[in-house]
Amino acid sequence: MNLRELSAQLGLSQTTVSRALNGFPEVSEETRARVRAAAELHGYRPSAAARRLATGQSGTLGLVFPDERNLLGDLLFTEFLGGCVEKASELSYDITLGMAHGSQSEEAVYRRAVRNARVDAMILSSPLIADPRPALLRQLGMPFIIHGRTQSAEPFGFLDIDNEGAFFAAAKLLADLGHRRVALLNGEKSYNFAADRERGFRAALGLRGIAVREDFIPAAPMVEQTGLREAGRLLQLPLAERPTAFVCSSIGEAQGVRRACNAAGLKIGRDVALIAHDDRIHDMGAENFDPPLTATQSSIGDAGRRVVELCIAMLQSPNDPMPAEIWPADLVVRASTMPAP
Amino acid sequence: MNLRELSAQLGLSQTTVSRALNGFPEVSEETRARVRAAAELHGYRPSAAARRLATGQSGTLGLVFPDERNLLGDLLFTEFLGGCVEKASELSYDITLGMAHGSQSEEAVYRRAVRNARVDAMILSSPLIADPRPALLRQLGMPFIIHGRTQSAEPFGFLDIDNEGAFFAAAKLLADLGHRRVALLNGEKSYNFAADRERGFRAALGLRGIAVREDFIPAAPMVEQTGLREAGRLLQLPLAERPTAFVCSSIGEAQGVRRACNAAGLKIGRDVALIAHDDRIHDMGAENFDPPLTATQSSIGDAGRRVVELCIAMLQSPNDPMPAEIWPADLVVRASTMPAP
DNA sequence: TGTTGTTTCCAAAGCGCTTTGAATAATTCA
DNA sequence: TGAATTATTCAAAGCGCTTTGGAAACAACA
Repeated sequence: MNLRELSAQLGLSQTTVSRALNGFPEVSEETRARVRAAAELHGYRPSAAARRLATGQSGTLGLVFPDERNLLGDLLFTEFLGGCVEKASELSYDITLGMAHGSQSEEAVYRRAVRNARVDAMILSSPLIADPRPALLRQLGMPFIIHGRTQSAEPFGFLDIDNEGAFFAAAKLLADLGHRRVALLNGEKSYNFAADRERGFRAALGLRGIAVREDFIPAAPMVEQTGLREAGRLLQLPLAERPTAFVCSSIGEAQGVRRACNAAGLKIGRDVALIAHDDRIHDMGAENFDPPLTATQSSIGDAGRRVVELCIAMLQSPNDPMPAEIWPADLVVRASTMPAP
Repeated sequence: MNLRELSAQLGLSQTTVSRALNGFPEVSEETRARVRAAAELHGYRPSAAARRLATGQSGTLGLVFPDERNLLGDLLFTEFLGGCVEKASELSYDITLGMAHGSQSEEAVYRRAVRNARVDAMILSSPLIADPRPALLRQLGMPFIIHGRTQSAEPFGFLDIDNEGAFFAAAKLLADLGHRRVALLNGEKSYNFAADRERGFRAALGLRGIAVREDFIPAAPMVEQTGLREAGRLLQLPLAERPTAFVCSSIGEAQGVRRACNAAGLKIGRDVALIAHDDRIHDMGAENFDPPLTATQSSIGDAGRRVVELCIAMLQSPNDPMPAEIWPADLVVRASTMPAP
């Protein structure tokens, strides 16, 4: 059943039926009710393709798989994506995915998505400090929103968590517990969130007059392997030099740190303090860590939901100021932190 | 630049230009070349929306987030999804995702996707033994393909791996190494793949005259936690009763088994034999296990790529027999298996 | 020569919706 | 009461593509 048939049934014009269904004011409530009932009765569903053609809007948001694929990154992306999809479907939007394949560069993926005009806007995740995508998309005329932030000169809408504040709080807690040798196992330096976290970390220690050893801040993918390797390395330092506390950018890394501690016969929460950022991924909550983990936490799934809301709002009111939302990440103290030995 | 403008530029009709670009035979090669050159020159891209409306095809495949979300399930889904997206974008198809939200049932998600006619076909993953989706989609007239299989009476196209054969081979290897007490840590019984694996496992042991203890075949989500718990339980049995070998449905579970063995002071590859199925997920290859893990392996990412190919082929030749591809899963022997003590 | 095929191209009719510009009916105002 | 508003409804023109049913040009055949 299409619009023409439905309006014929009702003895109304397509205009009126279309407007009745889309909530336009210039149609009487009585007619609207009649139209709605008939639409319901006949199971009428407007054709998405026809609407797209007529309006020039696709009702679709695009997201591109990060090109750095690893275990934890995939989990974070999936959790974020799940949030996006959930909210999008609630708001009758679709999410479509892009991905570089073979020799195709990431830029080509974005170009392709834009040229084909299949999406109304794109959601950028995992932004780099110097990320080429905002400039590219602006030049191509494609609206976008960033989950995170970047140093781009372009204006952009974004939703981010307060990484700097969170890691400031974490480092400050450790300093206040008397820890003087604190390591930061961070993500790759090129990511904006990693830079923010490092800045917060350094600021807190600086505030307490603690010098930061550069080799205490290695940067590598946020996987367990990294935690194991780097913590293992640091724990081999002489007793008076080795860190008494670790801050990790992910719970995966924290698991690696725990394994390194186990191997060194050290116990977390007794011999070594540990704080990690907790993105609230399924089955990886800091509260289930052994021991329960002190963590800065913020749900990346919630962020996905909110990003989609903001993005759609942006599309619907292009003249409103761009969204710029920064969520605090609470520091939840659990059993993995204790005063310095 | 749209088709009308382009054909005006060329002094040709829209028909001819459209046909030239879409490779129809009734246009001379000379004209085709001229059209292609002009299209390239002006950066002409056909409007996806217009094409969709005209053809009734959306050029989009749908995939729905599994409703069971857990760490390993997410990783498997993401890896599969990544493969789908990669191949789809190569073939100029889009992938859009659906997801149940709030009170909306999974069935409602499929209904919605179909009604809105936004996808040409759906890809079903993680099928249950008795899965309601094939019947639902057939009734709704939506083409689909299954990654995996199901016992549905409906005919369906699918790509699956030979789970039964793989686990037959794994169990047979262990039996031939002299193991008489072998446990199977499988996924939830309602999944078809889990049933297939159990069947293969039982068949191999039966062939060697080994009775299977029911409590040696627990079913639970394929996460590390399950492996830890179930292996921990089984390893507490008296020495003469406890399993000397484990077969796991995932490397995640195998990690749990390793932790349980560590806790019991047992070493894998020396005291306990271990085989797992390896879906070739990033950073979780069986070869990186400690010790390197004997595994049945098959890339779930490759499966995603192939499923998309098959699905698109199905759409393009609806009268061809439905795809029914079964991939063998090689048993690769590494250091985690040894003769029974 | 006329007839039959081939090859190459085209005009025009959709696909199903939104939206503009007008017309008609109902209401209000002076 | 007639004119001016306001509230409803409509006809028709797109949106940009595909595809049907011919037509024109040319070659091949008898």
